[in-house]
Amino acid sequence: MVSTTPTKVSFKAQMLLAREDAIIQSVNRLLAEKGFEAMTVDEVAADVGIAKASLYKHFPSKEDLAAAAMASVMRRAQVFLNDLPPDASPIDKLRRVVAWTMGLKLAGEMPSLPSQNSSLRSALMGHKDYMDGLMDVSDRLGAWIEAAQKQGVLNPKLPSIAVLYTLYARACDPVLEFLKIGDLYNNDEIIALVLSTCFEGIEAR
Amino acid sequence: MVSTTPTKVSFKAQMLLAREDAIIQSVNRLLAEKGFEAMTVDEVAADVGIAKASLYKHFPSKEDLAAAAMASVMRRAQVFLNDLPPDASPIDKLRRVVAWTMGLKLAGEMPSLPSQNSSLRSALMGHKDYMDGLMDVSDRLGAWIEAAQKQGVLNPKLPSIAVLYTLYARACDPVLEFLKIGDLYNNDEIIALVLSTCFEGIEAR
DNA sequence: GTCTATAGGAGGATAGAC
DNA sequence: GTCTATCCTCCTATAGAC
Repeated sequence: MVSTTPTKVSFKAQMLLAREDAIIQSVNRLLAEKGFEAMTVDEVAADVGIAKASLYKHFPSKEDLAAAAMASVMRRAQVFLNDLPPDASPIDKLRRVVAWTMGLKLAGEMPSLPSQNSSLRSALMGHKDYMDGLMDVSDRLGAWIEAAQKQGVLNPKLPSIAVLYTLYARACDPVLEFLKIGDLYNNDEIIALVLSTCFEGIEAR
Repeated sequence: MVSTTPTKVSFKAQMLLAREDAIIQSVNRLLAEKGFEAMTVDEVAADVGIAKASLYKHFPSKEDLAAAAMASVMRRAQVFLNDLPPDASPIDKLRRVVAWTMGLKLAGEMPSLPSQNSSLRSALMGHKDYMDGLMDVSDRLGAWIEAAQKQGVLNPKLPSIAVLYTLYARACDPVLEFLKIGDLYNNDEIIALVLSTCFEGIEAR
């Protein structure tokens, strides 16, 4: 009997995590589809297949749901950064990361949050996992940006922070969905187009 | 008595238009500040200084309020296009237009609408003034884009529609507000920075 | 921790007097 | 056309039984 107790606890804990993962996955998809305001907690509960009150046992508020989804995306980003080929050049890594985020967005897996909502902002800022991930990702991207600028392949006159923001903004670029609606290009072509306008600009070279 | 009637009618009509202009101005500002979902009709009424029921005599729904605000911005854009120096080159005109829209955004006069909301979309599509303005502006920008591509100063490999979307997207670029929050650059510097990344890209030239 | 049922409140829209 | 007062729907969050 001594051995069964920890096994049962571990099993229960695993089920719990699995359920929370399912919740986060639903939130992620709904956030990408409809945005934060339009997504309702009832929808999330229905999508996961549990009662709304049960949701609130796992996450104390709608804002926390969104923050957990963002933290999840941030973890995926960290994994992606880790898996980049170490011998790739800094600018090549940057291009791959941006292409990856645009792929997520086009696949409907990139949650889109309003940057104005204050209760949401504080929930995000108070979420340690998310903030740690954001800082880590920003540091690594920032290092590549400055390295690429020193190499002279990225415009050294641009403040690195402006470049970082520009890259982040591709994750919520409305151009992606507009081109997708137009139905003239497939996802890979759209990504190539926006990647080109981002890195090379729209002026001729 | 024959002459007084039309005078009174004209006066009343003028007051009506003035009030509707005031409403649209408030809506414009609130949309820029908080976005469509967070803006409440009560707020608009309070800001204008009239009762909410009176608002609904002028505009049948919240969506129509937003559509009227967008139509107003579109008219301003048409005026701006008309006032551009006729001897400027196409690409120069494009740069000036984009800089103007970013200035509006930084000044808090560019309404930001969620591109997903369906009831809002149909209200916009059903608003003749707005749609006519949008088509006119798109046609003129599109002509300049293709002229600049023929001149070889804009990348001819990019589909002109993708360039058009890219320019439109600068009106709601989150990079603008992030740089503004950072407080390291003034509005003119921010506009110059984003204009540079947009036209020349982030890669070195 | 899961459920059903409901509190509590915000917000879009309208009734009806003037 | 303007007001006050109100309706009614939707949504976040919680109570309380199991």
